[in-house]
Amino acid sequence: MPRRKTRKAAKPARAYHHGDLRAALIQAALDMLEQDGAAGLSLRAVAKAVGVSEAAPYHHFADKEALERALAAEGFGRLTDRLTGALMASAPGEDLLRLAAAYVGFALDARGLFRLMGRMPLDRAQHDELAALSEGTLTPLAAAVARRMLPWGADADIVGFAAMTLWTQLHGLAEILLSRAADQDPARYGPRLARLMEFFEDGLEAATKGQIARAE
Amino acid sequence: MPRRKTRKAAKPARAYHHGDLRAALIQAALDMLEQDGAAGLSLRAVAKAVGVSEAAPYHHFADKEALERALAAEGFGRLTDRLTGALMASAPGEDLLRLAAAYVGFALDARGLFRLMGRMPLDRAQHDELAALSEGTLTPLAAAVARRMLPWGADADIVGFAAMTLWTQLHGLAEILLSRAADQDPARYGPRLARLMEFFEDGLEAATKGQIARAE
DNA sequence: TGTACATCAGTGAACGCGCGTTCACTGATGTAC
DNA sequence: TGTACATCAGTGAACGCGCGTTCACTGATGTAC
Repeated sequence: MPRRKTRKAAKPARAYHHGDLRAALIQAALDMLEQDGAAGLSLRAVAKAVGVSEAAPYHHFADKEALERALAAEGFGRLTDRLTGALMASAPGEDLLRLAAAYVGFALDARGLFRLMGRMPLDRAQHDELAALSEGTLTPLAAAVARRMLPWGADADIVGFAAMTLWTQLHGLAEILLSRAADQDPARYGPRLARLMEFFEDGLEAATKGQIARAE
Repeated sequence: MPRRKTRKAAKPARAYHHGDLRAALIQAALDMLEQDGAAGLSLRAVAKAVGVSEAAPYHHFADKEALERALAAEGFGRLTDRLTGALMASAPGEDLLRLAAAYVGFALDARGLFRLMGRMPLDRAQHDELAALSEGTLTPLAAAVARRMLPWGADADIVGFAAMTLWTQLHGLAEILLSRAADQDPARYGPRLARLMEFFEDGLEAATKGQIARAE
């Protein structure tokens, strides 16, 4: 094969119109979030990563915050899917542990995205869609908790409250693990997670009955 | 009293040497943290707020991160003090609720600082001092929990674990409240907090006994 | 099928900004003699 | 008590940077006739 003069690699026929720039920007931003952390995200860098001009993203997102909202929405969706998947895949009795592992696993696998989600305002009034997505997270947790609690006579209110409790518990643990690199090895946090869920489960019946008693 | 020509207010005899610039910078930074949020903190703006040149802070902090570490250290100290105070001030039986209110109250009163603390890396290896301060937070929680659990035969390991559980629970709740402006009215979160602590307390005995049983 | 044209997703250059950090310097302070 | 000097906490100007956003524009696409 004859040597050719060096030349620019044949352009991959980059079309003037991208095709699906919006999706490409989101994907690139998700990648950068894990590389550089939630604080380092910049619209310009995202555009550059996709190979598009600095102004192009503004045809798809009104401003930087709009991109962040889209990222957070994607994140809440992924987290909910992961929890739902974990619930589906669990044998009876291990569902709480699997859910906990899924929640913490998500936070550690997608640190940047998780942190971004955590700092988005989530008010029903102004950020309705995002708030709804964030609450979607509760559904699989509530399902697992309900399965155990309904036989004891818990109503929807009490189940909802217990699910919130589980949520805040897992969320706090995930946040704290994120601050401590040394604890992020599954071999380290795994046993702790198991112990935490045992603790939660052990207390659940007494706590539920306490709630029922006070509600009467 | 005769009118004088307008003139610059007599300079407050600003000394060339500030006196305690380090402390003044920290105080100004704490103020700005609550005004502009943890993301908006800038060394230049802090210097300006104190009325000092942009370069002056570098005589007291090696770089921006050093200031942030100092702020976080201050924050962990304040949180620990607040928890300890709450514990001291509680009548028997209400200590867990008072601790919970103190933790959440701190997060909401010092949102910016709390968020800053939450994103500092806290590894024993590299950030020893900060890590130790952060763990100091656990002491009052462990004290309250121990008071209840020791009579049931719990050892230090189990008490420590229960304290961690309480901590992650409160931390998660605080983080979640911070995302939702509507929930930050004490009239709203107060009852929820009370219910959460009832739930926790109700479950505590059974959970502890479960831990003891498994440890044997 | 061919042409005119509206639409829209891109470009490239620029605006103005605030940032962290460094540099040579200067004024104030405290200490040794 | 007075003077020389080392020390150190400040100053002010500048470096280089990346950021969000806007603007007039241009190329590609699809549609009406």
